[in-house]
Amino acid sequence: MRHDGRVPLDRELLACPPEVVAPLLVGRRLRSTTGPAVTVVLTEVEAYGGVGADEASHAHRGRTPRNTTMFDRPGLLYVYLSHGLHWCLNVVTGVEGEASAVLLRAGRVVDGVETARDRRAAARTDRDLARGPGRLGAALGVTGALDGADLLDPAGAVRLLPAEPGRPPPLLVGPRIGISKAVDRPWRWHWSGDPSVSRQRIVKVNEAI
DNA sequence: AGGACGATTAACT
DNA sequence: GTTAATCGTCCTC
Repeated sequence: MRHDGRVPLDRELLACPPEVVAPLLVGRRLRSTTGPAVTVVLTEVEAYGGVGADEASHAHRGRTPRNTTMFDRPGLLYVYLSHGLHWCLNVVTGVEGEASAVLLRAGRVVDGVETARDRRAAARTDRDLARGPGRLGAALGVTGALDGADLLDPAGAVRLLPAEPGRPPPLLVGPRIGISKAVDRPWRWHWSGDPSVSRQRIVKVNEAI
């Protein structure tokens, strides 16, 4: 499956369900200016929540202090702490009041590599800088302080930007990673063959939308 | 008030 | 492939 990364990912499009928005996010750029600028091209995402029960979603039991941002406007940044260690980033999707989001699982650093290396001292190679959701958050210098930030605000510290010109990314889809419920739902999309993807092994290629 | 667990990572065998 | 690190969140009592 392919898409045209030049289609504007505006608030209206982000109001679509997470499984619609998720594949459109692969290939787009995310730029953080929480410190020295770092820009990644998103290579791996997962959809959560939306209409109907998704038991793997943080919001499946209703609103709590942590997941409140998931119920807010599309285009906001939902940040949560994983395993007491790792800040993970999501793009809020769907209409306000219906909790859904797309987890940003990996990216390829295309600008600010030196800054990303400083923040990710454990990374052996540049390919590891933002390979995995916790690593992505670290490379971008994002913490829970940015939960609720508007990714479409031109003056914001974290911004969602269009794809670089060129060929749209070839996408593969498969089951989500690291969850124990609703494990068979094919809601993980990634850039086929990109080295920054956290896991290339695809279990079910044929369930692509 | 207590405790199990997690949309993870890094180091180690 | 296995396991420790580490703590906020949320469910249960």
